[in-house]
Amino acid sequence: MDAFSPAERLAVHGAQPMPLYHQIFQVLRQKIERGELRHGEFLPSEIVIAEQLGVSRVTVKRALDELEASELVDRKRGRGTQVTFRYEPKMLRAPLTSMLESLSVMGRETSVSVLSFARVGAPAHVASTLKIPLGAPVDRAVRVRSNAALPFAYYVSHTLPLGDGFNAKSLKSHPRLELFQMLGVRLREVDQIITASAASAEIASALDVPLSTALLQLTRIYIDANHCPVDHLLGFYRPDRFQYHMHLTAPERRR
Amino acid sequence: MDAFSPAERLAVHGAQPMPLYHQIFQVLRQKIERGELRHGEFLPSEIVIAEQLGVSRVTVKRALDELEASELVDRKRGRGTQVTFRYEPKMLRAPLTSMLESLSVMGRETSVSVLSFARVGAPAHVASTLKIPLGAPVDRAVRVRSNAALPFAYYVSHTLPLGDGFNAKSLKSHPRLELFQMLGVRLREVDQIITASAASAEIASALDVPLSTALLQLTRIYIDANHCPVDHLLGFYRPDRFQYHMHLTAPERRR
DNA sequence: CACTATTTGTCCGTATGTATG
DNA sequence: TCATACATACGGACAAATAGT
Repeated sequence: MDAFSPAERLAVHGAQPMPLYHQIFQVLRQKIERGELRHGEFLPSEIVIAEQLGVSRVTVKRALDELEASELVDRKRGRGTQVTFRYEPKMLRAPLTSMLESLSVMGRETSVSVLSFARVGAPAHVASTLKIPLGAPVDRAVRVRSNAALPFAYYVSHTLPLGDGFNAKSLKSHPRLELFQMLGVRLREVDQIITASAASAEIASALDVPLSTALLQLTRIYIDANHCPVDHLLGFYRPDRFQYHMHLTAPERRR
Repeated sequence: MDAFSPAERLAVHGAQPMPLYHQIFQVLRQKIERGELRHGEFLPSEIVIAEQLGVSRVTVKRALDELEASELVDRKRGRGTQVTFRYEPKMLRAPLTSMLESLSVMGRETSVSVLSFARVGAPAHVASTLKIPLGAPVDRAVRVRSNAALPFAYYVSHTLPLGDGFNAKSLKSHPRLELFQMLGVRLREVDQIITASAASAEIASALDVPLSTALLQLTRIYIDANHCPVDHLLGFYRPDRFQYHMHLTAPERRR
């Protein structure tokens, strides 16, 4: 039985500016981290992999050595290469539907650090969503949220000036939505856009992932009781430590 | 003023088994595709970039040539390197909250092709979510959804056997949810999990993106009126062609 | 018009990394 | 392990096009 799909075989050769051994490493790592190759399972021998992928044995060996260095497999001469990584379904889940629960739940079980806070001129995408002139003053905050000392979310927020109560110090001690409430902002609506993007350099280092890792990206616009957008939040989430969860029930039909 | 953040400077050196010139290419491409470097803007000269990143000029040149080959910039000797890519906010948006609207909207404006259809034994993650024994028979379908001939979604579905009406042919001509209804399945609940993942070889070729591109990933479990899960759907979406959108309104408080 | 500074294009030689048999 | 071939990265040097003085 073949261990590699035709597409995987092609992908390993496709004139990519990346060493062959590392391409093979990536394909195998993905199989292990996704749970396709489970804990305890043996990989095919170096020779078999080399034949199936059409590369030399030395190249495969290097890829497997890299896997071992990443502590995903165990290799022993005469025995083979065995998966040691234990696949487990993801971790933290948050509801996406309700506006405020997430605040209380997340606030208690996770911690936030403020990387930067400053009054800046609104960049284009913020100005247009907040319906203010380009360059109008807004408070920009960059924060990282962690669960048990493991960072999983990176936030960049732009907020209309709310007064002195909204600053780096108060952000460190209070959840943002709580601050909004204390400062007299009555939130009524939220617009959310969900997509994915590759980790940029800053985000990659803040979340402790390799450059260009796939991240869940959420844009959230808070709108107050006067239908004025007051806050633009851009969030990036590590998919292995966080995911959104929703449960929907359809209305019963004519009974 | 510096064109590169400290993090970007570090990211370009981090002992990655990827050619330097390609790392630089990726950083710059990201800046352009995200709209940080706008249409018409000039990049710093090769020498300036080389100094800021601490690499040789030839290496920078290669990265810029790669950008030009990707049709993101225009290069002219004596003039410099100018961005030609026009940044525009994303395209197709779908509501995530309701169960059925998306069907009618998406069904009309997009087309689906069936890549494969077969009765298979349930793999572990499907068996556990559908609450059936490992290896129990299910219908596995792989499909690609396109908008104006541009593929944007890749689906892998596992469905409990519903009878002869559910096959490759009927899938090609009817939306899945319509088939469910025709076959007497009354859907009442949906469980959705949203996350992100890197494009595998198969998915990358089907969606026409490079390997390891960041994709939006959606797991959707359909549950019928008897609270039995009947279908497990795994969807991967190109973030540049599709994103989810939600609008929430908070209940008015004591007035 | 010439002159100059800037910027990209091209070439060389060398050292190191990658991939094969 | 070794020899071979090719890609990557460096620093340097010079040519050619552009824009401004």
